[in-house]
Amino acid sequence: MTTTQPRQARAIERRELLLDAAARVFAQRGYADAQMDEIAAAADTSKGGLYFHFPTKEALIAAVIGRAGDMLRQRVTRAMADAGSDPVARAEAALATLVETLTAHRSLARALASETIGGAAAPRQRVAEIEDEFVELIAVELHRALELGRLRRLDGPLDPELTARAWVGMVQSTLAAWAGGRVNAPIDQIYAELRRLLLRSAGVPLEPEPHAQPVKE
Amino acid sequence: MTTTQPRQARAIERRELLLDAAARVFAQRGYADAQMDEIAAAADTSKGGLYFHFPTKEALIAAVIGRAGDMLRQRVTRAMADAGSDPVARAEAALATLVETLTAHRSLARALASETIGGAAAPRQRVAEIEDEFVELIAVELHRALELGRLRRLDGPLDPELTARAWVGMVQSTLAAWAGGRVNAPIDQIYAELRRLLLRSAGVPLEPEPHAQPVKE
DNA sequence: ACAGAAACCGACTCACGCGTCGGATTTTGT
DNA sequence: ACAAAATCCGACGCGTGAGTCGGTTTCTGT
Repeated sequence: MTTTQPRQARAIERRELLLDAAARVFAQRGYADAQMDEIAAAADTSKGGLYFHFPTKEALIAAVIGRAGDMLRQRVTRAMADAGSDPVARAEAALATLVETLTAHRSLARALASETIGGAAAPRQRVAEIEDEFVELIAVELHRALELGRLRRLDGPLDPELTARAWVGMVQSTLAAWAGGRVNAPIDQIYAELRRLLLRSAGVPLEPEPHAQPVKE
Repeated sequence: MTTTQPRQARAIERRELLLDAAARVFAQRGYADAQMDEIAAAADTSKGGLYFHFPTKEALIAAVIGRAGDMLRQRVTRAMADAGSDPVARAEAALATLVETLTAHRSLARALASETIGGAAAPRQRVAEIEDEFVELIAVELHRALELGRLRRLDGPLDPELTARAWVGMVQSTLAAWAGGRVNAPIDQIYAELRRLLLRSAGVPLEPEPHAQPVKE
């Protein structure tokens, strides 16, 4: 999905290293401010070497974002599958995996913390697409939960689409703040609080403790 | 707060016009991509004219963000004051005003939809500060609500700080998606849904309809 | 060991866009 | 009406950083 893949194993490996370095630099300098020279240096190589693997800065950005999205998607969908068929459990698994993965790789969190002005149009849109993907993922579960009557519907209708979007925004933006060092609470507490907020907001009768374990790798 | 203010009324007016144009352009091109020439053109003036009022692009960005923050702060704090002393009502007023104001001026919404990589460090941080301000505003109300026992505490402790942050992120990110045309629902519905989610997530026993009116101007 | 290919290097080019500046134009005061 | 100040204009200068390219090193197969 990301782009073309050179067949040589070494090349792929190298490419991955370059992406790692790029992600790090992008995360702390922003797509616009980061310079190709800088990224090359961060990967212990030269601009020429970098350009051998990526034809353009834009392509590099796209690759970084794309890989981040791929990784998240892969983990989250797996966790959801492992969680069985109960929609609430699946949604919880998705949340746990998201938190787990994003906190494990801060640069990932920041790469996807876009959703903004500030950056060029292209990366913005790419990130938005990924976000929409997750919104849809959650919306589906919400839908099923509604049908199965797993949610106490206290009042109004609860639009699954909107709710899912709000959830994703909530998680993403809280984690972004955390990644930016603007939240002092430890990640476990953040996770617990988010979980509570999400479940409660959807009217899930809540049980004592999360039984969906974050995915270990 | 924004910077120095030329004493001539005309100059202030002009400055305001320039800020409007800049906000528009920034909103749709991003801080990095927008060029000074473009902004000047959008304001029916020239680069020289623009630079007469703002010494630098960075200063212009800061001014745009600053003004957006000032405006929001002013409206929200007023609405909260008007809402009386009940913390839940105050929080609702804050939400309603936020939604109202941001939807009325999309460029505002996008100017503050930063919170991201993609842009340079400076604007990113400035926006983060404004966001933190609002988080604090809400956190205070949550605190009081807790003390007053206005919240059914269903389970865990409910950290006001984290909850406030999650709320703000939720609202901001949903509205950003709306402003970007990625949500089809009408704004009224979005508002209603957000309100429900927020109240429910905090364990507020909910009454039929919002009584906090969005501030009209 | 040797050729050919793949991967890498870094000095250089060049477009782009911020900021300048001398001068035009408009406003304000008398 | 006249001058001085304020405001505006847009061609230019100049640094910056993306992308190029000829040359060098490292790999691969025989």
